[in-house]
Amino acid sequence: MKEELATRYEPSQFEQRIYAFWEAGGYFTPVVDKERPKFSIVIPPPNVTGRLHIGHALVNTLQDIIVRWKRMSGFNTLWLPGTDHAGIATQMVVEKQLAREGISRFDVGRDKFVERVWQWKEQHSTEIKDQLTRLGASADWTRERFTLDEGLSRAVRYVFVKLYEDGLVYRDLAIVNWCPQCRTAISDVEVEFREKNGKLYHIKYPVEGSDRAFIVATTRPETMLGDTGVAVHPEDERYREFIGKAATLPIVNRQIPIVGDAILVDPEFGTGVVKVTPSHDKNDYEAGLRNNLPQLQVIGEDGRMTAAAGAEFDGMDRNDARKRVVELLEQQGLLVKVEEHVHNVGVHGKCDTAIEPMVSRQWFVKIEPLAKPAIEAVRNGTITITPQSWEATYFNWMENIHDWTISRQLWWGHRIPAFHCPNGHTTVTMHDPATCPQCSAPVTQETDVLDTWFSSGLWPFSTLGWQGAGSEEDAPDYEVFYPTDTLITGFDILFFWVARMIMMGLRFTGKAPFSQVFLNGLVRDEQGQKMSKTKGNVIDPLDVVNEVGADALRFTLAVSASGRDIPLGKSRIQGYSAFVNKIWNASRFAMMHIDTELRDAKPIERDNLKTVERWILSRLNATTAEVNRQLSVFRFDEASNALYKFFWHEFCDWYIEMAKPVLLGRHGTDEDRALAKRVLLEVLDRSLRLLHPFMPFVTEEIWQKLGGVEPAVIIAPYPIAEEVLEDTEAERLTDAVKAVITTVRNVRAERGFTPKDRFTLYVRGNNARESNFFRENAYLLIELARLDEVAVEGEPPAGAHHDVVEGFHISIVFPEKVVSAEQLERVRRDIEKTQKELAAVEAKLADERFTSKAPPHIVDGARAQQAELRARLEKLQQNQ
RNA sequence: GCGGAGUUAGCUCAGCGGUAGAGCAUCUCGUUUACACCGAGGGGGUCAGGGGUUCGAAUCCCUUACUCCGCACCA
Repeated sequence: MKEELATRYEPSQFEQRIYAFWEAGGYFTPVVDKERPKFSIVIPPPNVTGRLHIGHALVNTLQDIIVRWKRMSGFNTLWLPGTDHAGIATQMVVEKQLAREGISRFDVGRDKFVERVWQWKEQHSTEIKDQLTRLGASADWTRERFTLDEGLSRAVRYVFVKLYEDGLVYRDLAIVNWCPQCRTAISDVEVEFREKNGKLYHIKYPVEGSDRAFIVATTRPETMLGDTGVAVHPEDERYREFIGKAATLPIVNRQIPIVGDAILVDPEFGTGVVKVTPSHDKNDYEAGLRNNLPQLQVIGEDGRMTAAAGAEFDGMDRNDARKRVVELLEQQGLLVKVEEHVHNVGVHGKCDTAIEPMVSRQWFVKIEPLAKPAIEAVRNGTITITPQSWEATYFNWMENIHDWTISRQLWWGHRIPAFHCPNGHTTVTMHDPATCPQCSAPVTQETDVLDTWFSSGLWPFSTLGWQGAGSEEDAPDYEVFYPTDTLITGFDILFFWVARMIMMGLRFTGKAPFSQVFLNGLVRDEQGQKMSKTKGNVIDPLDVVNEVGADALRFTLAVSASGRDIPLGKSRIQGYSAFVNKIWNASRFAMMHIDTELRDAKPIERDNLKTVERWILSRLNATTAEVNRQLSVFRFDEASNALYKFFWHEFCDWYIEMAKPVLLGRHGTDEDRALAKRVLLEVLDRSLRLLHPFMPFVTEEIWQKLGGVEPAVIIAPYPIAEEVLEDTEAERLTDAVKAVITTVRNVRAERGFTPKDRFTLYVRGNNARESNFFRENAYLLIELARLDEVAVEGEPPAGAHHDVVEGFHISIVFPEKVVSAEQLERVRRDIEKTQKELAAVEAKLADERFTSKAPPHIVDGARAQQAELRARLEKLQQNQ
């Protein structure tokens, strides 16, 4: 070896150096070659001005594992990184900044404001890259994209125009979710429901020309100012006679019609009478249209009451108005009762402000024609979603989808390419018109921008240089890398993003944008609580990287990622950092003995291998198969766990210890030693390659020193299982050796001997071959079980401890017979347990239904077990 | 209300038809020359309750209870 590893594992000493080495080597950048098998994946673009949290660390680690695995497996691999302009979120950040200066965006004006957001973006745009770099993300930074880039903006405009021309984008007056805080419309998926304790107010509405009064209930009394009707069920005997008459709206004393509406009113619920506020409630809006009730907007875009609410209320905050309305109703004796009431209040997810349903002119996407093929693509397996249970959620949502509100009254985003003229003509084109094409009047551009998710929906192809359906000008990247293969993202954006990419991809490229979706769970704290700043349980991934290195964090995330939520605590990460340390130290040990560079290493001659060497290669091979299999079905936990178990508990705990006698010259010939070194190199090399996707830094740092043919492990071939390495015989015999050693250690402790006390062990093979095996490998038992001598034949003396282990009879001869009450108790318990097991097996075998109906191999297994238990019992009884 | 997931060792979870597992925690022993971020070993579970299918159920079906997550939402 040219170089040795540092004595201590200190990730900070090499992680950043290694990343720079990869980037300089161009390993993240694939070639543009249609002939080569490719693998491509696009990053879920984080907010450009954001800071990565632990959820980002998870989703990007998982992507990187797949990406590195595919790259090493020979695919021409592209991981395309980038960021999202994140309309509302980013605009809010800059608005807050302005607020600190005591001004609002309206003070600076649209152009200046947008300029400022761009400045902010430029200042922060390298942060995301820096953070992903620290995690080891092997993304192709030469292809980094931003949703407001020229190319992406062009794609956005193309799609909008095309959808408009196809009649799938339309502008209409409708009731939408309005955020009074952000002063914009938002889509249905952006509304989150929070359970809140509220009150249910029961109010009297006197019936015109009668001494009766209807009692209606509402959680929002202030909206009554906008009531334009009262509805009852048309079949309701109690109220049928009043339909067509009018009620008097309290406070404002307006006459409002009483209508019959079977859809809005459930006669079984409450009083069976409903107040109708078409301008401020979705259901009432529909009912209003059905019954020709006028719309009266009493709450404005700013959440304050309008003039239409009456002079007293004009300009009053909607919450204050509620109190005042209740006060007035009480005074007039029209408030019947107030009940405590738990209900769900819709709030804007971004700012937590209660949503105000409001009638407003917005742009929409007619979604059903897009949803149908998107449902079909998942239904017929063109796209698979893992974990599969999410498919039900996907179908449920897609089948009940409503038109998508895409216009936002914001300034930061893709401005809608629609141009209005004073004569009411609207023009939607790829190129800005100078004048109205219909009447030549001057035009002004639509002020609204598009929902951020409109542009993210195009991400898999807009980022690759797509130019429009069937265009000749599509970039080579698009030709080579589209459609992408896998999408890895959080389940929380299944509707926001994944569903929309599927719809847009199918519509505009004719292909599903990816074939596999893996949805990862939410990272929670150790107690399963959501991480939040207020709870103070947030784990910052960069802090962790600084403390224990990226590899430990990555491995912890991988080993926890089964698709469900992940409980993550510092202690857990600490635990896996011990594993990284273990790899480091095992590698140090191996490299002290290895004296051949990997590139000069001769192929291993299997015929010369010892049993334990065939065993470790067989186990490594099984692990290789397992890792590849589990990664292909996104079981990151199973894949990483298989590696953990193999490397630590098979390679380190057993194989290295078993190889030491030979490596250190206590046993065997020079040829044996050379072969042991060769096997050590083989196992280390393959293990590092297998581990590389999970812990790229430490494996690269170590592998570099092995002198491989390839310049870096990042592009070394990923191991695949080879049948020739499988060796069940070696596994069976080595398992027996391990079990015998364990038993000796066990009995030694139970009998109160110290590790320094040495014994003679009798072990008998069941045939000459096996006896010979124990004779040849006696040194393993002697070294690892700390024995004096191993006898393969002859009768053990009386008073020895007898047992049957993995089918082999053993006897441990103590220097003196030590019998304490405690030991006898153990022996008794052992016998009792064995008797119980034997009784269970014999009962089973005595049952004719079992022996006749169970498959033969199970019955045979039970018979073998019976034989072994009988033999063991007999031996154990001799210990008494 | 509809849909989904879960309930297994003190904690976090795996196993999903053939003898209950892992990691962490805990206890005991050990200064073995790769590693004390270590090694060896022990203790600890009627697999939420009830029913069914089966020769056999933690595993499949039904049911009850509780927890979590979507979606919808009744004024």
